[in-house]
Order: sequence, then C-alpha cells, then structure tokens
Amino acid sequence: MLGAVGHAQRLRIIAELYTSARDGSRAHVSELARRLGLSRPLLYMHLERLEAAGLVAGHLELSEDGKAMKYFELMPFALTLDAETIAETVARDAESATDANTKGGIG
Amino acid sequence: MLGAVGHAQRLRIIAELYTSARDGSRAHVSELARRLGLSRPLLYMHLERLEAAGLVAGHLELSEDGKAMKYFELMPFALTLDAETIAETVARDAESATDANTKGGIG
DNA sequence: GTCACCTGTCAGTCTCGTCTTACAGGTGAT
DNA sequence: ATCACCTGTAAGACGAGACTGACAGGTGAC
Repeated sequence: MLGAVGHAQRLRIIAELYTSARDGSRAHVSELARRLGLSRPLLYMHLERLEAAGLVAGHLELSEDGKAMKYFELMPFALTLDAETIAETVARDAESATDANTKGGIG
Repeated sequence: MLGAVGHAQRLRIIAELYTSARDGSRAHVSELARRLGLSRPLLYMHLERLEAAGLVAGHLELSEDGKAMKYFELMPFALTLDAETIAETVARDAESATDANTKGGIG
C-alpha cells in the first residue's frame, strides 16, 4: 500500500478527490483527468493501483441523459508511519511468507 | 519521502535497523548486507535514499583494530498518513512550486 | 606476500512502472 | 451521418530505478 502512495501523481489524485468531496461535488474519470492534466488511460492505471490498495472506490453510474459515468470516491484511511510499525509489519510479512512455504511448499 | 518508504527492501532495512537498535547492537554496512541478503552496492543505494529522506544517518568509525566501519542508525520519525494530510501537503507543494516560478523565473 | 576483513564508487544490465497513442463500443443532439 | 460526450482496454515507447560485477584503496593476521 505504501507503494501506492509512493508516487506524486497518485498523491495529487488523492488530494483532488479529497477537496472535491469537501466541496460536496464529485468528478468522473474524464473530468478528473482534465483537472489533473493527465491522460485518461494514465489516470485509469493510477486509479486501479489506488483501488487495489483500498484507498479509493469507483462505481459506474448512469447520468440523466443515459451516459455512463464512472465516479470515484475516497475511502477513509489513516495509518501511522514510524519505525516500530514498519518493523512489526515486516516481521509479520516474513512470518506469513514462511508459513506459505512451510504449509503449501512444492517439495 | 514517501517515495523512500515505498519499497519493500527499504522497509526491510528500516526493520532490521530498528530491531538491531532494540537489541542494543549496531551493524555496519557489510554485516547488514549479509543479514538482509543484499549486495553491498545495492544496500548503499538504498541507504543513500533513506539518508536523503532523513530516515537514517550513517557515520564512519574506526574499530579497535583500525578498520574503518560505517555504522547506520535509525532516526526517530513518525507521520500520520491520511487523506487530509496528503491534501494539505500537495497544496503546499503546489504553492511553493508556483512561488519558485514567480520569484526565480529565468525570464 | 597472501588472506580475510572493511569502505567506496562506477559502468553496465535488466526489469518495472510510467505514459502516449490508438482502438472499439455506447449515448444523445444536430 | 456526424459530432460531442463518456467508458474501457491493448500495444508500444520511454525512462527511472533496482540490481550485479568489477574495480581501487586501506587494515591486521599468518
């Protein structure tokens, strides 16, 4: 997930979604792309990454005139980033990786 | 800085430095590389990045037998990562970028 | 001298992620 | 039919970053 946040464009996307939600307005993908100055395919890719990390959620809606519009909204998230937390997370990941090897090993 | 943390190997390095410090022991670069299973040049690169982000600090010492040893220690850091913080940071960055263009422009 | 340690850096490779271009499909308005 | 919107995906260019191997230099022990 830190990988998802570790990129300037993605931070800009989060910021834009945040301020939009703050204004009470929503933006579909194309509109968002125009505001951020990104191409749509590129924005799609970033949104996929953010969605995979659970930071945003998108759903397709039909507007009044019948056009399909995909709206994205920000998911509430908060995590504290310090050395201790990182150490715990890494240790946990190492354990589960070992488990996977132990239990479901090929040999 | 999120860029520095947004990589698995770097998280492992931080975790290793943290647990080492917790044990009261220190590790020089070569020792660290062996523990993590990384080549020294690679570890150097990651440590540079972490040092540039202010997460670690390294200093060269002379051991009893006169050998040069470079020790790295973890700097205390903690940051809360949520949408609001990100939005503020992005806004601030955009401002300072505009300032830079306004003030120090070439033309 | 040779070996086992250490630091520090450079040149090159190779993978991954970013980003653009282009396509295919759907709707309503003119 | 043509235009202006929208979604969604695939192919390829491109560059940054990760990673390896080799090198130069220093120390103490045998």
